[in-house]
Amino acid sequence: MTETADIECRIAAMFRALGDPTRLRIFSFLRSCCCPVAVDESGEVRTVQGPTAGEVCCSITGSEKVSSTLSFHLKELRVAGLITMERRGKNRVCGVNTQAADELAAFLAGGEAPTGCDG
Amino acid sequence: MTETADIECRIAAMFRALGDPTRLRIFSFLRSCCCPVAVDESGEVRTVQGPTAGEVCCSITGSEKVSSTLSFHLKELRVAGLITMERRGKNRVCGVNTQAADELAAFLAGGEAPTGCDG
DNA sequence: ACAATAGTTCGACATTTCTCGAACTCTGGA
DNA sequence: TCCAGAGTTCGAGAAATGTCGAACTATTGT
Repeated sequence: MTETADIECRIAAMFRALGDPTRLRIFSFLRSCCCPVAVDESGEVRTVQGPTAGEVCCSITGSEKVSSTLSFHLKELRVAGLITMERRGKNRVCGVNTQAADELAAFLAGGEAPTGCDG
Repeated sequence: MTETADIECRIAAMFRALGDPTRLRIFSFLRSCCCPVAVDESGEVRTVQGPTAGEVCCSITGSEKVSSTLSFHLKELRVAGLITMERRGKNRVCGVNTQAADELAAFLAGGEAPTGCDG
């Protein structure tokens, strides 16, 4: 029960992260802009390629400078587990975590019922 | 562009509604407890059967009385379009709007990219 | 070492959200 | 008509969230 509650909280956190228009646009952009993510042999999620934080910012806000606000939203998405970020030189390259997106889609599709009526 | 922004906002609103643990539990419970929803010939969404607000409350909070808090959360879900509520005598019967859930699942599955890089 | 670039973190502030209790509405029954 | 039951709405207060600018960190190039 505590476990399912944890799962539920994690899922709620992901939904919450997508619940802000700016973050949803970031997520959409990241996915639409060909940012594949590979899963390592060790299970580690690694970004293969993708736009930099600056490019995301440019697309979302029009500004070329990464604002603290955009950085904040990227962090929210990252902490929720929806996107990945990895240093590449001076930049930070972003990608979506497709596993997380799949997990949410599966939840919505009704595959699982995290908690039940038996409290 | 304004249209896609609207769609995005509507989707973000649905995600936001599911982003609260209490509401996610309500949504889960509603779906797990056999609450089919039918779509009328006129396109109207009608609840066929489902638990009352009181039963939802009992399942979520353990209390039999529908608190103002639960009523608040039910309203959030309803306004977001994720659930339906319909009067049945003294009670209000709830059901999930599966179309909305499907829409979110489709979004996550990557079928559509509401907004693009061309801002 | 120094400057420039790319992004993050911090502090502050306004806004929103969540929760609670009290008052209210709407319905059905005596 | 009056009362009880089932939810909703309202007002207030605490907590979380989003935004901004300034200071900070990390990396590259000279």
